[in-house]
Amino acid sequence: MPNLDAAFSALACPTRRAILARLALGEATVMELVEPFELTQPAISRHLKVLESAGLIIRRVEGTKRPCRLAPTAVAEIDQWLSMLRQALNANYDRLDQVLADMKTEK
Amino acid sequence: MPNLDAAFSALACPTRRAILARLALGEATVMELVEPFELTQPAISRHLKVLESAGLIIRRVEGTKRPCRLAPTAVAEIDQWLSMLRQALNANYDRLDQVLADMKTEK
DNA sequence: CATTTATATAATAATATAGTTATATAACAG
DNA sequence: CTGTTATATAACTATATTATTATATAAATG
Repeated sequence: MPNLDAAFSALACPTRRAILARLALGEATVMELVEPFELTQPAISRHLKVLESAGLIIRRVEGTKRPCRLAPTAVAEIDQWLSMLRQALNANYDRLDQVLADMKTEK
Repeated sequence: MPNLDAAFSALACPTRRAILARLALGEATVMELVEPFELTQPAISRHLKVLESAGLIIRRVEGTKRPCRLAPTAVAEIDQWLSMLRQALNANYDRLDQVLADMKTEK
């Protein structure tokens, strides 16, 4: 069972979304992720911890480095939840279509 | 330009996700949304305000009632951002496929 | 008009979040 | 072994979030 609280909460922060966008280009170490931001290394380390415990990234150990990459499953789990809303919205849209169709035939 | 911070932040709260799930079944008034929760009416009103300003719900005025429903666009905007991650993950997966294929032909 | 119903807002308290600096740890380089 | 590099953790501060109670407002009802 995924932790949607943690996943959505992690995605709510623009810094963390930027980190994920960077990782979409490929693996990166902590210092590589610190570099583009005006934040200290401990701040980024905390963001990475949040992303990791939300299941959004995974980390390897490579000597003293901890390269991060996107985790494969979390996005799918988020999508799965959102699909419920998508369905409801599509259903409403279809209903609206029907209403408009009915209005046409009434004329 | 959508406010992804607000949207993801709104979705991070299980109460608010439950409200959205309820609204997926159809429009509901504030008191109807209060009923299933062990929370006070002001608490739910605040959650609704958060959902509204994140663009996830819209409200009508109907006498003294304020029926809420799902907003049509926000989910699409979230999906759009997530698709970036999805693509990256699929690319990695394809690459892994390629690696596995290469390992096979090497034998 | 007085009362009730539906909702919103304000004041407040408890907790969570995000940043900082300082420091610890562990691998690496010489 | 010593100094340096990569990262993590602790202590602390500022701000945001979430809940509560009390109260305001505006429509509905008798």
